Amino acid sequence: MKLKEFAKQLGLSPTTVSRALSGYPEVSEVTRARVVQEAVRLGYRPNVNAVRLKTGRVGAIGVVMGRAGEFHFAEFMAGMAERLITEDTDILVIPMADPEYDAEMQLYRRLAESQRVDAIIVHSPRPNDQRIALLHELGMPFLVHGRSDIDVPHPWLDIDNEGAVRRATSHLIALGHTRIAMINGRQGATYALHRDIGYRSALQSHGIEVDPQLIANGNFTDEIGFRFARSFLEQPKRPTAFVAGSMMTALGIYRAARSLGLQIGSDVSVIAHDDVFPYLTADNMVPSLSATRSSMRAAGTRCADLVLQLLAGRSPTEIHELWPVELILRESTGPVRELQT
Amino acid sequence: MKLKEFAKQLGLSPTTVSRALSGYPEVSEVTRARVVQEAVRLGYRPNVNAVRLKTGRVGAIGVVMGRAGEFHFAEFMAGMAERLITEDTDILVIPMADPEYDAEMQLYRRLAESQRVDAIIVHSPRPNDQRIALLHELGMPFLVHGRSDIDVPHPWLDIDNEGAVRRATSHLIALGHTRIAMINGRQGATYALHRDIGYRSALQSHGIEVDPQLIANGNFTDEIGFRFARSFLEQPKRPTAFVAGSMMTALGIYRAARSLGLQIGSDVSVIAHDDVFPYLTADNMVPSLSATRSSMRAAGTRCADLVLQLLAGRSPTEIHELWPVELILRESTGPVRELQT
DNA sequence: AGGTAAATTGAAATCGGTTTGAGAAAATAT
DNA sequence: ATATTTTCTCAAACCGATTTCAATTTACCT
Repeated sequence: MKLKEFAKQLGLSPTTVSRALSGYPEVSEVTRARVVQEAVRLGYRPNVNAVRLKTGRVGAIGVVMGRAGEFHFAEFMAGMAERLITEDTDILVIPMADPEYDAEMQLYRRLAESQRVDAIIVHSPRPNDQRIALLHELGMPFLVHGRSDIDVPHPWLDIDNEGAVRRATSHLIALGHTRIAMINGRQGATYALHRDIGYRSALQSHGIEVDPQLIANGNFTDEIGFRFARSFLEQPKRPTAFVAGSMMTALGIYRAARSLGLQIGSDVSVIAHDDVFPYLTADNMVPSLSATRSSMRAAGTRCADLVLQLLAGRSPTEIHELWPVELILRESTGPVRELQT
Repeated sequence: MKLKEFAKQLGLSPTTVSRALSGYPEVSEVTRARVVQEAVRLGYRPNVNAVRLKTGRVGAIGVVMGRAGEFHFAEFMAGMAERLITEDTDILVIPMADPEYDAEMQLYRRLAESQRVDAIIVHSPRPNDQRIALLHELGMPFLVHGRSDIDVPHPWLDIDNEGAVRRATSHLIALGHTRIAMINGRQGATYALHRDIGYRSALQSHGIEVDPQLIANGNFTDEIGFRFARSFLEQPKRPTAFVAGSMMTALGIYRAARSLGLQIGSDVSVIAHDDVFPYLTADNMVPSLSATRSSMRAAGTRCADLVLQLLAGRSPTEIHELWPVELILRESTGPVRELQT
């Protein structure tokens, strides 16, 4: 059923029908009601691609998916979906080829110029992130999930990684820990940097020297958690506490500690960051995991919301949202208890 | 840069340019080469939405994301992405509102009629899945990831869930286990049914009676694994082995066993299904987890491939791919050792 | 050279809508 | 009753490509 045909059936012109359906004020309420009702009855729906071509609006938000296929991603998207379900807006997932710099920039450029999306969400930004500069320059609406130090105004939503880790670390210090290891995310992303800063600032403000031997970076996997935790714990001056970047990392740390006969919560304390997953909860781990918590899903929902606002005309420069992070103490943290090696 | 403008710069008609770029044979190689080269130099790219409108082809595959935001999903999509990266095809993620039947059918109908995607991938089909009937009826190309018993021809890719679980269960029986619990996925999906069949057939062919008290269904979460495992293990005649639907479920079972002081691999054997995640590997668990393994990512890649073939004209009725599942034995399985309660 | 076949090229129609600018009808003001 | 404003409707232009059909050029034969 095409517009022309449909209009003819109603005895109206295509113009009037189009206006009636798009809510323009020039059409009387009586007519509009009739048009809407008949559209439902006869099953008329405007051809999306014709509308897209004509209006330039696509009704889609682009999200670039890193090669790694992180488990966070699904949660974030589920969150976005929650918000977009009522809207007439799709989520377009753009796969990223290889992590080479040029290819990445190329991808974003092409995406921005391709008219396939109305806006883009940029993930895991780096301190000096050229993607942001590029999108800004191209005039493509975008929202950064995370932050960047780059000298280009950009709307962002981020969680207070620095504060979260500072509090986590400070709490461990308050429990008497001085050798606190940090298993952070991959180097390069701003969030990893912020967490690093939070960690260092907590140590320094308590006069504890930072030991580079106790800092590691890597993907958020069980494997990474295990490997680093194990190697740290085998050092002569082993750490008595860990700050970890993710639940998976924490699983690895638990495993490493167990494998060495160490008790989590007494011999070794652990605080990890929990993005809140439906399938793996910090409270259920044994012992239950103390965590800095912030829902990835909620972030997705809010990001979708902000993007919609952006597209509705809200100024990008005024969108800066920093979410506080809860610190939830459970059984995996306890007072220090020094052990002889 | 528009086609008209670009063509003028080249001193050619839009027709010729369009043909050159789309690889039509009517244009000489010399001209084509020049056009392609200049297109790159001047940065001309056809407007996607004009092409979509004109050709009716969208260049997008739709995937409906369930509300649950399962962790499998990201892996599957990453796999799809791997295949589609070279193609000019997007992945459109369609959020599913609430799992009410009507809403779901409505969603698929609208999606199919909306011209936003060229094909749809249907997940977690049910034995009698009306979505399949609908899509078939509407003539929308689709591929089922999983299978359905519905009396409508449909192209599918599935893993041999029945065989996998049968082998897993048989292996446990061979080790002497007779009280084998099954923590399956949510009831309703075909894969859960197939696993159930595999489980029962293994027991029956060894003359072991099926005990409904040892069968549970639920989401693939640590929580579900723990709760059911715990309650099973607290029964007077506790099971000595578990067959589990996912790695997360296995984590829960491990936890439950530990909490009761039982040793995995000796007191209790566990085999779970492993979809192969980069962030959590069966081999790394302690003790390492025996698993039926099949890569979700590979399935995504292949599904994308099959959809492309479908769109290229391959007959849907001839696409039926059943993947065998590896059974990988590790430390979590061992000979039965009956304990007194 | 002249005629035919083959290889190129282009003008114009088309995809299915939105929106501008203008006209007709109805309502209000003078 | 006429002029003016307001409300509603429409014809036609346009978005930016693809593709049909016809025309032109080049290549090949005799």
